[in-house]
Amino acid sequence: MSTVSPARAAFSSPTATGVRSETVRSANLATILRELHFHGPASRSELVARSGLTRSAIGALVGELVKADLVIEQRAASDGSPGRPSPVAAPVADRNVAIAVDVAVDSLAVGVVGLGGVILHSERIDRPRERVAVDATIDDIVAVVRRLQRRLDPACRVLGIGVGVVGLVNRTDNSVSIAPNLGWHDVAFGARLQRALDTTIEVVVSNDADLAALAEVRRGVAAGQRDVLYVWGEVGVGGGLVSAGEPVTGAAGFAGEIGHVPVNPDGRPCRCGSVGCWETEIGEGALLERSGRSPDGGRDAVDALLADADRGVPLALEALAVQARWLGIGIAGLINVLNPSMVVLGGLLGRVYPYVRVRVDAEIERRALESSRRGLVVVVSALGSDAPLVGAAELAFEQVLADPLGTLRKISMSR
Amino acid sequence: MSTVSPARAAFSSPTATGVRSETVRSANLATILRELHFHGPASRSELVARSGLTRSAIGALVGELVKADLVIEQRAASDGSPGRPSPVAAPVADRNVAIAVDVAVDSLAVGVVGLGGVILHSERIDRPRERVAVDATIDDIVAVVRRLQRRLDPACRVLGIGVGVVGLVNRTDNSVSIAPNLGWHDVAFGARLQRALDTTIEVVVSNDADLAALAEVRRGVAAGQRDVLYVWGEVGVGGGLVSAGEPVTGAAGFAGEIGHVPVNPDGRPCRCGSVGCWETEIGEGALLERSGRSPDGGRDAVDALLADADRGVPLALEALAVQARWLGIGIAGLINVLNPSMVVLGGLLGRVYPYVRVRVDAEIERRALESSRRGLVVVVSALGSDAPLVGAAELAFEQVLADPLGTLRKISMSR
DNA sequence: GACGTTTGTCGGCGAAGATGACAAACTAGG
DNA sequence: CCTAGTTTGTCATCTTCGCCGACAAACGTC
Repeated sequence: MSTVSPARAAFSSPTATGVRSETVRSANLATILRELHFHGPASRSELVARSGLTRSAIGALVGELVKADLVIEQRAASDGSPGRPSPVAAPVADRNVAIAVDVAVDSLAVGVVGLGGVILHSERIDRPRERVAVDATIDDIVAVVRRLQRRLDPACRVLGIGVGVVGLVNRTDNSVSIAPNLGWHDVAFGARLQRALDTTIEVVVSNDADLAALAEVRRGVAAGQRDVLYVWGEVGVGGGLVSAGEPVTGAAGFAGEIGHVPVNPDGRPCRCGSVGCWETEIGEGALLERSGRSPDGGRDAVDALLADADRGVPLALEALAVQARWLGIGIAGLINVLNPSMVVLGGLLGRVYPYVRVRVDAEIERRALESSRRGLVVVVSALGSDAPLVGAAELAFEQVLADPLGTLRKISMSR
Repeated sequence: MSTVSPARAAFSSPTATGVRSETVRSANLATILRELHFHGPASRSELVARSGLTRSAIGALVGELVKADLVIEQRAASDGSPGRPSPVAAPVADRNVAIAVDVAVDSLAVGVVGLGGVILHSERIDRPRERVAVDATIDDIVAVVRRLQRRLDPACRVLGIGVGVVGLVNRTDNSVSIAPNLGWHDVAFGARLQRALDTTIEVVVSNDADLAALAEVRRGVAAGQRDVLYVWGEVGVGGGLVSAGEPVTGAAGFAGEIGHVPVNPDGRPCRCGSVGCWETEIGEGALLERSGRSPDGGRDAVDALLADADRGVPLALEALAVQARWLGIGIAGLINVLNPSMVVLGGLLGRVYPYVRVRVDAEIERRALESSRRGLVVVVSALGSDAPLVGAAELAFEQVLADPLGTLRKISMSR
């Protein structure tokens, strides 16, 4: 540093990026492919209207995508309106796929997702809690991937690999910092899985709640919403934030750990080392304990509790009411911080919400600023347990959608 | 709606925007102007290096900006290195300005800020708390603006008008939803000020804490940081969030109301109607009360308290310690939610922090996840009370910086 | 003062979208 | 069944804008 003059130092930091003319083509190809991926098949004339480009430009662009086998054009079904029918362009789902992986607490899912977001094949395997060593996990994933790959079209290309993990994931290097439920600590998961799969495609890793949020925004209940708070809770509580349509990742990708917001500073100790974290009040354990059950009862115990609630058993109703209060308190705080237009509840919280809707809403009304909650909708997750898988695929497709031909070239080169 | 066929309905929603060739020029002009605005004067060759464009392209682009009188080229001072010296391009600050307004609790500031971010002229007037009616405020602003305008170059153009207000501001229509400290409720402030100033330029309004955060990120301690949590506290507590370099506004612009996160559900009632909001624990009133003073003591009482602390008076130290604990608790929660790389403390909190640094940091260490706080820095605001003004100017410049020539055309047309 | 280096300038080139004319493919009405 | 009207794909030509390469200008060094 000392030998570099200040003027030179400024040189070394290319802050802004100019637009060259080749960027234009790439951007427009990306625009069209994204349009088809997110909003489904569209006729050329629809693409003209949505993009603002001319018929000739759209024609050339779609043609290029067709030549690259990313898009296929079909004869339009005449819809009754006058004029020459416009051929419909659709993403080629079965020859352009992403491999999506979801490493959950006690199960593991792998999906092959086609361009456009269709799950072509998927397989979820339950795993005994003991078998969560990193190597064993990677072996399991590779085995399932190979099995699914055999069912694919030989001409099928894998455009990306995305993984969701229950734990804190460092997005800068695709490593898992801590996954308490798996017992992992500082694992270079992305790199290791990539080596095990023997591929040159980067394996992108993210937190599973973040991916579930992404999935709900792209293809679930929150489709079209630009500012969303996704709250996912089972044993632990995680969250995904979306602001202005983009996921909020934070500096290193750890944003969204809303389960550890202090809501009750003199409450119970949390496994994270703090006290009174939100998840100590609304996690599965707290709910079960309040209903007089063992906090480790798991899914069966929750089922029993909800069955009790259906029958009107007072203790069960009481436990749900307390849960609801804390749920509302936490959501209200996050509404004030983020001013979302929609709150999506997933996992256990999604199951509980219908029972305690009134109470949760009341707490939100009391504690969230009137302006911030105006127009707000609280809904239950639509994609359920598939959400992280769908989100992982979206993450994996990101690169192709940003630069279709460039990414394709890179993939074919590295074969 | 009923007469519109589904196919037509799809037409009416232009979701994606294509890039036309004229967009390229506009984007590149914007890139250069932003570079000069944010990072100061730069030689052409520096611009070449940073943008990745060629010498000829930069030459034409800078030339166009010079012709538009947005940029001026000066002979380079030869810096000792061999080769032909490159002329230095600089933003023309004194003929391209934004008018920035800060409507604070008991004062009102107006600034004329030149392109590049220099405050050319500014005036802050203290206002008795009684005189906060909307019309009176607008009259005051107009008077100061006219006074400052007389000192400007006759050729000077006003490129934007930005206003920061202590209160909840709806960014979609530049209206103030609620400003408890001013007694305002649903005021179309932007539109009314625009009419009073008799201008066709849109008056952009935002929350003052959001603007202070923007200012710190663009020109203060957080320059270069991409994920920042700004916490501003006096009587109330507000905040500004920046994620991936962009301000987080939320659905309607109300994001960042971190003063009303519930941290102590069984605590004191808050003026917002809730109980145990963060600001009831770390606001000025709570601090003064804990030190045995009247909560309404204001700035003088705070000065006295800090003087006591300097002398080691136990009651003062105790009050600060309690404040520090709650400050740390709240910050820790927000760190878990947002994973910022920097936390900036402004206002009273910035004054208090040096006294209680250890305690606040300890609480953060205890309650924020290790991963999320790794590499985190907590600092005190650099711009002080000027921050909202600087931020308002940045907001006002946004439009010109996004499309220089287009905006200029629009402004000159509307004369 | 000659030489090497860096940079501005200018003419020509190529990529990509716009324009406009024309043909193709559909509906509606007689 | 045929014609008019409408919408859309295609193609040749034009325009914009950045790139490339050659050359000249302005600096430091020996």
